[in-house]
Amino acid sequence: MALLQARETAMRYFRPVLADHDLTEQQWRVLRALTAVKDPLDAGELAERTLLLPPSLSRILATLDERGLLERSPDRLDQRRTLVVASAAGRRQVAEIAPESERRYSQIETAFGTERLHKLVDLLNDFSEAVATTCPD
Amino acid sequence: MALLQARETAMRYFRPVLADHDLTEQQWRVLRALTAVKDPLDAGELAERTLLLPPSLSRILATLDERGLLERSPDRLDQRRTLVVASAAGRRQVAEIAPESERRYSQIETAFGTERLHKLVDLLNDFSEAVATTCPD
DNA sequence: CGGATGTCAGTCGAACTGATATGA
DNA sequence: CTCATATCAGTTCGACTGACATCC
Repeated sequence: MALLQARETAMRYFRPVLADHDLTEQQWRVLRALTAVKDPLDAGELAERTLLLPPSLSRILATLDERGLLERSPDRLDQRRTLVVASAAGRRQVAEIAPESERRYSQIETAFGTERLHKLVDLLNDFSEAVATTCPD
Repeated sequence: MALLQARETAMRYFRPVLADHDLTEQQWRVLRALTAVKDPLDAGELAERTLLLPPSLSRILATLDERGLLERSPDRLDQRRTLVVASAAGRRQVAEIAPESERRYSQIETAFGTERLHKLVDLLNDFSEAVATTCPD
């Protein structure tokens, strides 16, 4: 419940920014993951980084593709794979949102404390790893 | 992302237990909230404690009511309010799941460390409060 | 061949908006 | 009258399962 509460409280703060640009949380996660790297990502890698199930990602990629925010192409070396890359419009979209997003992140950081925020993130990452290793899929 | 990852990892560990009893996360949160108290809760209070929006809660209450896991009745003093209480079957259901749920929680606690887990929960609660006060609804 | 990869089809539950009945 | 409370109606979206085509 503490995890849920924290995330819910934080997202209540960010969601309006995304809504202004007609993006859902999940779509935003995909665009962020894509613009964070220069090289294309295959769908599997993208699914892991965005914590989305492959079928869910597939649908999201289809809609973002229709909106021209990314491009998909088959991998030449391994043709089972689909490579995904953010389009110019996609990067523009992210660039447009990022400042406001980072501004709000900074506000949270200031209110909660830089030190404690880093401590929290570290604990969260350790927690995820501990649980994942304890409970293999 | 760290928050999401942590919660996702943890829930991956608990969801199978709930699935065995045909309960979703949200339904489980409602049942837990109800069985945690002796007196009935009104729908609004319940929505806050379970972090569910009132319309979502309404539907969940309807299905849990149909399954006989809880009972709804109008508040006599304020007839706008609906009071909700877990039925005997509902409490039985929770009692059936709780041991396994607590067993897995203990496993996580052991793997991650009791000390650190408490520290994490404290930080999360502080975080929620800090963000909530920084960003009024 | 066996195994991996992405996608499709389809179902289900919850988020969310807007409207509404009822009562304080 | 107003405000609050709960619910309804309806839409949208992602989670999830199972199947499948494709390719290594």
